[in-house]
Amino acid sequence: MDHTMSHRLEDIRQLPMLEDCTITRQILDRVGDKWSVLIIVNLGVESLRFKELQRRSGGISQRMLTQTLRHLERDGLVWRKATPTVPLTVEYGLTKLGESLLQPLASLVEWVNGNRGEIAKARSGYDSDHQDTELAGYPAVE
Amino acid sequence: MDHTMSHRLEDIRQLPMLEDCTITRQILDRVGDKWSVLIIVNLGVESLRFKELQRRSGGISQRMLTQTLRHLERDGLVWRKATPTVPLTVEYGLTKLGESLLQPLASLVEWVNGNRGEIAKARSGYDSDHQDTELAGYPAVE
DNA sequence: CAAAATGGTTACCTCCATGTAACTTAAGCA
DNA sequence: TGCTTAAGTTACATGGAGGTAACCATTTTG
Repeated sequence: MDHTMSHRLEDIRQLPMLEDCTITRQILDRVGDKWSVLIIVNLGVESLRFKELQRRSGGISQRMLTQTLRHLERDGLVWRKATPTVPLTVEYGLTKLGESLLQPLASLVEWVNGNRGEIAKARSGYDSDHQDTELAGYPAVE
Repeated sequence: MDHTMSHRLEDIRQLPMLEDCTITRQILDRVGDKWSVLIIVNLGVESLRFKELQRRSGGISQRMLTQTLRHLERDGLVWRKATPTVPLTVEYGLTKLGESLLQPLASLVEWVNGNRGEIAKARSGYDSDHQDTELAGYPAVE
Protein backbone atom coordinates (compact mmCIF):
# COMPACT_ATOMS: atom_id res chain seq x y z
CA MET A 1 0.00 0.00 0.00
CA ASP A 2 2.00 2.87 -1.33
CA HIS A 3 0.64 6.29 -0.41
CA THR A 4 3.48 8.74 -0.76
CA MET A 5 1.54 11.84 0.23
CA SER A 6 0.40 10.36 3.48
CA HIS A 7 -0.92 12.53 6.28
CA ARG A 8 -2.04 15.68 4.49
CA LEU A 9 -5.46 16.95 5.50
CA GLU A 10 -8.27 15.99 3.19
CA ASP A 11 -9.61 19.51 3.68
CA ILE A 12 -6.75 20.76 1.60
CA ARG A 13 -8.29 19.83 -1.68
CA GLN A 14 -11.19 22.14 -0.93
CA LEU A 15 -9.07 25.07 0.10
CA PRO A 16 -7.93 26.23 -3.33
CA MET A 17 -11.45 27.64 -3.77
CA LEU A 18 -9.77 30.52 -2.13
CA GLU A 19 -8.03 31.66 -5.28
CA ASP A 20 -11.00 33.14 -7.08
CA CYS A 21 -12.89 33.83 -3.94
CA THR A 22 -13.21 37.51 -3.21
CA ILE A 23 -15.14 37.13 -0.01
CA THR A 24 -12.62 34.79 1.58
CA ARG A 25 -9.92 37.32 0.86
CA GLN A 26 -12.03 40.04 2.42
CA ILE A 27 -12.58 38.08 5.60
CA LEU A 28 -8.90 37.21 5.79
CA ASP A 29 -8.19 40.91 5.40
CA ARG A 30 -10.46 41.55 8.35
CA VAL A 31 -8.74 38.88 10.42
CA GLY A 32 -5.42 40.37 9.47
CA ASP A 33 -6.21 43.98 10.12
CA LYS A 34 -4.89 45.63 13.18
CA TRP A 35 -7.99 45.76 15.38
CA SER A 36 -10.80 43.46 14.24
CA VAL A 37 -9.72 40.32 16.06
CA LEU A 38 -9.09 42.23 19.26
CA ILE A 39 -12.53 43.83 19.07
CA ILE A 40 -14.22 40.54 18.36
CA VAL A 41 -12.46 38.90 21.26
CA ASN A 42 -13.38 41.71 23.63
CA LEU A 43 -17.00 41.58 22.56
CA GLY A 44 -16.78 37.82 22.89
CA VAL A 45 -16.31 38.27 26.62
CA GLU A 46 -19.32 40.57 26.97
CA SER A 47 -21.25 43.27 25.18
CA LEU A 48 -19.78 46.70 25.75
CA ARG A 49 -20.40 50.38 25.26
CA PHE A 50 -18.17 52.35 22.94
CA LYS A 51 -15.88 53.96 25.50
CA GLU A 52 -15.52 50.85 27.59
CA LEU A 53 -14.64 48.86 24.49
CA GLN A 54 -12.09 51.48 23.61
CA ARG A 55 -10.53 51.31 27.07
CA ARG A 56 -10.19 47.56 26.84
CA SER A 57 -8.66 47.71 23.39
CA GLY A 58 -5.47 49.37 24.47
CA GLY A 59 -4.63 52.34 22.39
CA ILE A 60 -7.19 52.23 19.62
CA SER A 61 -8.33 55.67 18.50
CA GLN A 62 -11.97 56.68 18.20
CA ARG A 63 -11.60 56.81 14.48
CA MET A 64 -10.25 53.28 14.11
CA LEU A 65 -12.71 51.88 16.61
CA THR A 66 -15.73 53.28 14.79
CA GLN A 67 -14.33 52.22 11.46
CA THR A 68 -13.60 48.69 12.63
CA LEU A 69 -17.00 48.38 14.28
CA ARG A 70 -18.74 49.58 11.12
CA HIS A 71 -16.97 46.95 9.06
CA LEU A 72 -17.83 44.21 11.51
CA GLU A 73 -21.40 45.40 11.70
CA ARG A 74 -21.68 45.46 7.95
CA ASP A 75 -20.47 41.87 7.75
CA GLY A 76 -23.08 40.88 10.32
CA LEU A 77 -20.61 39.94 13.03
CA VAL A 78 -21.49 42.74 15.43
CA TRP A 79 -24.74 44.46 16.38
CA ARG A 80 -25.11 48.05 17.47
CA LYS A 81 -27.83 49.36 19.75
CA ALA A 82 -28.12 53.11 20.28
CA THR A 83 -30.25 54.47 23.11
CA PRO A 84 -31.13 58.16 22.72
CA THR A 85 -30.15 59.22 26.21
CA VAL A 86 -28.00 62.27 26.75
CA PRO A 87 -25.20 61.80 26.23
CA LEU A 88 -25.92 59.09 23.69
CA THR A 89 -25.56 55.49 24.86
CA VAL A 90 -24.41 52.91 22.36
CA GLU A 91 -23.87 49.26 23.02
CA TYR A 92 -22.04 46.73 20.86
CA GLY A 93 -22.05 42.97 20.94
CA LEU A 94 -21.46 39.87 18.85
CA THR A 95 -24.23 38.47 16.72
CA LYS A 96 -24.74 34.72 16.43
CA LEU A 97 -22.58 34.87 13.33
CA GLY A 98 -19.91 36.78 15.19
CA GLU A 99 -19.93 34.24 18.00
CA SER A 100 -19.58 31.44 15.51
CA LEU A 101 -16.34 33.01 14.35
CA LEU A 102 -14.84 32.78 17.84
CA GLN A 103 -14.10 29.09 17.45
CA PRO A 104 -11.97 29.36 14.29
CA LEU A 105 -10.23 32.42 15.70
CA ALA A 106 -9.49 30.57 18.91
CA SER A 107 -7.95 27.75 16.86
CA LEU A 108 -5.60 30.18 15.27
CA VAL A 109 -4.63 31.94 18.47
CA GLU A 110 -4.14 28.64 20.22
CA TRP A 111 -1.95 27.47 17.38
CA VAL A 112 0.23 30.52 17.86
CA ASN A 113 0.39 30.06 21.62
CA GLY A 114 1.22 26.41 21.24
CA ASN A 115 3.97 27.06 18.73
CA ARG A 116 5.39 30.29 20.01
CA GLY A 117 8.61 28.59 21.04
CA GLU A 118 9.14 26.77 17.80
CA ILE A 119 8.51 29.93 15.79
CA ALA A 120 11.00 31.87 17.88
CA LYS A 121 13.56 29.10 17.43
CA ALA A 122 13.00 29.05 13.68
CA ARG A 123 13.42 32.79 13.49
CA SER A 124 16.66 32.99 15.37
CA GLY A 125 17.98 30.06 13.36
CA TYR A 126 17.05 31.76 10.14
CA ASP A 127 18.44 35.08 11.28
CA SER A 128 21.83 33.72 12.25
CA ASP A 129 22.04 31.92 8.91
CA HIS A 130 21.15 35.09 7.03
CA GLN A 131 22.75 37.92 8.96
CA ASP A 132 23.57 39.63 5.69
CA THR A 133 20.39 39.38 3.62
CA GLU A 134 18.22 41.22 6.10
CA LEU A 135 14.49 40.73 6.04
CA ALA A 136 12.18 43.66 6.66
CA GLY A 137 13.50 44.60 10.09
CA TYR A 138 12.01 42.42 12.74
CA PRO A 139 13.09 43.36 16.25
CA ALA A 140 15.21 40.32 17.02
CA VAL A 141 12.68 37.67 18.14
CA GLU A 142 9.79 37.01 20.56
CA MET B 1 -28.96 27.79 38.07
CA ASP B 2 -28.57 31.23 36.62
CA HIS B 3 -25.79 31.55 34.05
CA THR B 4 -26.52 34.67 32.09
CA MET B 5 -23.51 34.45 29.80
CA SER B 6 -24.41 31.00 28.69
CA HIS B 7 -22.85 29.49 25.62
CA ARG B 8 -19.69 31.54 25.18
CA LEU B 9 -16.59 29.52 24.49
CA GLU B 10 -14.44 28.88 27.48
CA ASP B 11 -11.46 29.51 25.23
CA ILE B 12 -12.39 33.15 25.24
CA ARG B 13 -10.92 33.87 28.59
CA GLN B 14 -7.54 32.82 27.30
CA LEU B 15 -7.73 34.87 24.16
CA PRO B 16 -7.04 38.33 25.59
CA MET B 17 -3.41 37.22 25.92
CA LEU B 18 -3.43 38.58 22.46
CA GLU B 19 -3.30 42.20 23.54
CA ASP B 20 0.30 42.31 24.63
CA CYS B 21 1.33 39.55 22.38
CA THR B 22 3.56 40.74 19.58
CA ILE B 23 4.02 37.37 18.00
CA THR B 24 0.30 36.67 17.71
CA ARG B 25 -0.10 39.98 15.95
CA GLN B 26 2.72 39.06 13.60
CA ILE B 27 1.18 35.74 12.69
CA LEU B 28 -2.20 37.37 12.18
CA ASP B 29 -0.48 39.86 9.91
CA ARG B 30 0.87 36.95 7.94
CA VAL B 31 -2.57 35.36 7.71
CA GLY B 32 -3.96 38.69 6.60
CA ASP B 33 -1.37 39.51 4.01
CA LYS B 34 -2.21 39.07 0.42
CA TRP B 35 -0.30 35.91 -0.46
CA SER B 36 0.80 33.87 2.56
CA VAL B 37 -2.33 31.79 2.98
CA LEU B 38 -2.49 31.04 -0.71
CA ILE B 39 1.14 29.94 -0.74
CA ILE B 40 0.68 27.78 2.33
CA VAL B 41 -2.35 26.15 0.83
CA ASN B 42 -0.59 25.47 -2.45
CA LEU B 43 2.39 23.97 -0.68
CA GLY B 44 -0.08 22.02 1.43
CA VAL B 45 -1.10 20.13 -1.67
CA GLU B 46 2.47 19.27 -2.63
CA SER B 47 5.98 20.61 -2.57
CA LEU B 48 6.75 22.79 -5.56
CA ARG B 49 9.51 24.58 -7.38
CA PHE B 50 9.52 28.34 -7.53
CA LYS B 51 8.11 28.83 -11.00
CA GLU B 52 5.47 26.16 -10.62
CA LEU B 53 4.38 27.69 -7.33
CA GLN B 54 4.18 31.05 -9.03
CA ARG B 55 2.06 29.63 -11.84
CA ARG B 56 -0.37 28.12 -9.36
CA SER B 57 -0.64 31.31 -7.34
CA GLY B 58 -2.39 33.29 -10.02
CA GLY B 59 -0.75 36.59 -10.62
CA ILE B 60 1.81 36.83 -7.89
CA SER B 61 4.99 38.59 -8.98
CA GLN B 62 8.46 37.16 -8.50
CA ARG B 63 9.21 39.82 -5.97
CA MET B 64 6.18 39.12 -3.77
CA LEU B 65 6.62 35.38 -4.07
CA THR B 66 10.22 35.47 -2.87
CA GLN B 67 9.36 37.90 -0.13
CA THR B 68 6.42 35.85 1.10
CA LEU B 69 8.44 32.64 0.97
CA ARG B 70 11.29 34.24 2.92
CA HIS B 71 8.90 35.31 5.66
CA LEU B 72 7.32 31.88 5.85
CA GLU B 73 10.72 30.25 5.86
CA ARG B 74 11.91 32.51 8.62
CA ASP B 75 8.92 31.58 10.76
CA GLY B 76 9.71 27.92 10.19
CA LEU B 77 6.58 27.17 8.19
CA VAL B 78 8.31 26.48 4.90
CA TRP B 79 11.55 24.82 3.93
CA ARG B 80 13.68 25.68 0.95
CA LYS B 81 15.96 23.28 -0.86
CA ALA B 82 18.26 24.64 -3.55
CA THR B 83 20.02 22.28 -5.94
CA PRO B 84 22.96 23.87 -7.73
CA THR B 85 22.00 22.73 -11.20
CA VAL B 86 22.05 25.16 -14.08
CA PRO B 87 19.74 26.89 -14.13
CA LEU B 88 19.27 26.74 -10.40
CA THR B 89 16.60 24.39 -9.05
CA VAL B 90 14.81 25.36 -5.88
CA GLU B 91 12.07 23.45 -4.17
CA TYR B 92 9.72 24.64 -1.46
CA GLY B 93 7.49 22.73 0.91
CA LEU B 94 5.73 22.89 4.24
CA THR B 95 7.58 21.94 7.40
CA LYS B 96 5.82 19.97 10.14
CA LEU B 97 5.05 23.29 11.74
CA GLY B 98 3.65 24.62 8.49
CA GLU B 99 1.47 21.56 8.08
CA SER B 100 0.17 21.99 11.59
CA LEU B 101 -1.11 25.40 10.61
CA LEU B 102 -3.26 23.92 7.84
CA GLN B 103 -5.92 22.79 10.29
CA PRO B 104 -6.59 26.20 11.87
CA LEU B 105 -6.50 27.83 8.45
CA ALA B 106 -8.94 25.29 7.12
CA SER B 107 -11.28 26.11 10.02
CA LEU B 108 -11.26 29.72 9.02
CA VAL B 109 -11.78 29.10 5.33
CA GLU B 110 -14.54 26.64 6.06
CA TRP B 111 -16.18 29.17 8.31
CA VAL B 112 -16.20 31.64 5.47
CA ASN B 113 -17.54 29.11 3.01
CA GLY B 114 -20.24 28.04 5.42
CA ASN B 115 -21.33 31.59 6.13
CA ARG B 116 -20.88 33.18 2.78
CA GLY B 117 -24.61 33.59 2.31
CA GLU B 118 -25.24 35.10 5.69
CA ILE B 119 -22.40 37.56 5.28
CA ALA B 120 -23.70 38.64 1.89
CA LYS B 121 -27.18 39.07 3.37
CA ALA B 122 -25.83 41.13 6.25
CA ARG B 123 -23.91 43.33 3.88
CA SER B 124 -26.77 44.12 1.58
CA GLY B 125 -28.99 44.77 4.58
CA TYR B 126 -26.44 47.13 6.05
CA ASP B 127 -25.88 48.84 2.73
CA SER B 128 -29.53 49.53 2.07
CA ASP B 129 -29.89 50.93 5.58
CA HIS B 130 -26.88 53.18 5.13
CA GLN B 131 -26.96 54.27 1.50
CA ASP B 132 -25.72 57.68 2.55
CA THR B 133 -22.87 57.00 5.00
CA GLU B 134 -20.74 55.07 2.57
CA LEU B 135 -18.22 52.63 3.88
CA ALA B 136 -14.90 52.28 2.10
CA GLY B 137 -16.25 51.37 -1.33
CA TYR B 138 -17.00 47.69 -1.47
CA PRO B 139 -18.17 46.51 -4.87
CA ALA B 140 -21.78 45.72 -3.98
CA VAL B 141 -21.70 42.19 -2.48
CA GLU B 142 -20.42 38.63 -3.06
C1' DC C 1 -18.18 79.73 33.90
C1' DA C 2 -15.57 75.93 32.43
C1' DA C 3 -14.47 71.18 32.15
C1' DA C 4 -15.76 66.43 31.46
C1' DA C 5 -18.15 62.80 29.34
C1' DT C 6 -20.40 60.12 25.23
C1' DG C 7 -20.13 58.74 20.48
C1' DG C 8 -18.92 60.07 16.88
C1' DT C 9 -17.03 62.83 12.04
C1' DT C 10 -13.63 65.16 9.22
C1' DA C 11 -9.23 66.72 7.47
C1' DC C 12 -4.59 65.82 7.08
C1' DC C 13 -0.22 63.20 7.11
C1' DT C 14 2.85 59.22 6.97
C1' DC C 15 4.55 54.80 6.25
C1' DC C 16 4.39 50.32 4.40
C1' DA C 17 2.47 46.60 1.61
C1' DT C 18 2.18 45.73 -2.92
C1' DG C 19 2.86 46.36 -7.89
C1' DT C 20 5.88 47.11 -12.18
C1' DA C 21 9.85 46.70 -14.64
C1' DA C 22 14.62 46.11 -15.50
C1' DC C 23 18.75 43.54 -14.51
C1' DT C 24 21.60 39.16 -13.21
C1' DT C 25 24.08 34.40 -14.07
C1' DA C 26 25.08 30.46 -16.65
C1' DA C 27 23.79 27.14 -19.75
C1' DG C 28 21.01 25.21 -23.76
C1' DC C 29 19.21 25.73 -28.18
C1' DA C 30 18.11 27.38 -32.92
C1' DT D 1 24.34 35.65 -32.49
C1' DG D 2 20.70 36.11 -29.44
C1' DC D 3 16.59 34.23 -27.22
C1' DT D 4 14.92 31.28 -23.29
C1' DT D 5 14.90 29.41 -18.65
C1' DA D 6 15.21 29.46 -13.31
C1' DA D 7 15.37 32.01 -9.35
C1' DG D 8 16.04 35.72 -7.84
C1' DT D 9 17.48 41.16 -6.67
C1' DT D 10 16.98 46.09 -7.08
C1' DA D 11 14.93 50.58 -7.97
C1' DC D 12 10.93 53.11 -8.32
C1' DA D 13 5.91 54.32 -7.91
C1' DT D 14 1.41 54.23 -5.53
C1' DG D 15 -2.76 53.28 -2.86
C1' DG D 16 -4.51 52.58 1.26
C1' DA D 17 -4.22 51.40 6.22
C1' DG D 18 -3.58 53.58 10.12
C1' DG D 19 -2.34 57.59 13.27
C1' DT D 20 -3.22 62.47 15.10
C1' DA D 21 -5.88 66.19 16.17
C1' DA D 22 -9.68 69.26 15.95
C1' DC D 23 -14.56 69.75 15.98
C1' DC D 24 -19.67 68.62 17.08
C1' DA D 25 -23.99 68.52 20.40
C1' DT D 26 -25.83 68.14 24.85
C1' DT D 27 -25.94 67.56 29.70
C1' DT D 28 -23.91 67.00 34.31
C1' DT D 29 -20.48 68.22 37.59
C1' DG D 30 -17.04 71.28 40.05
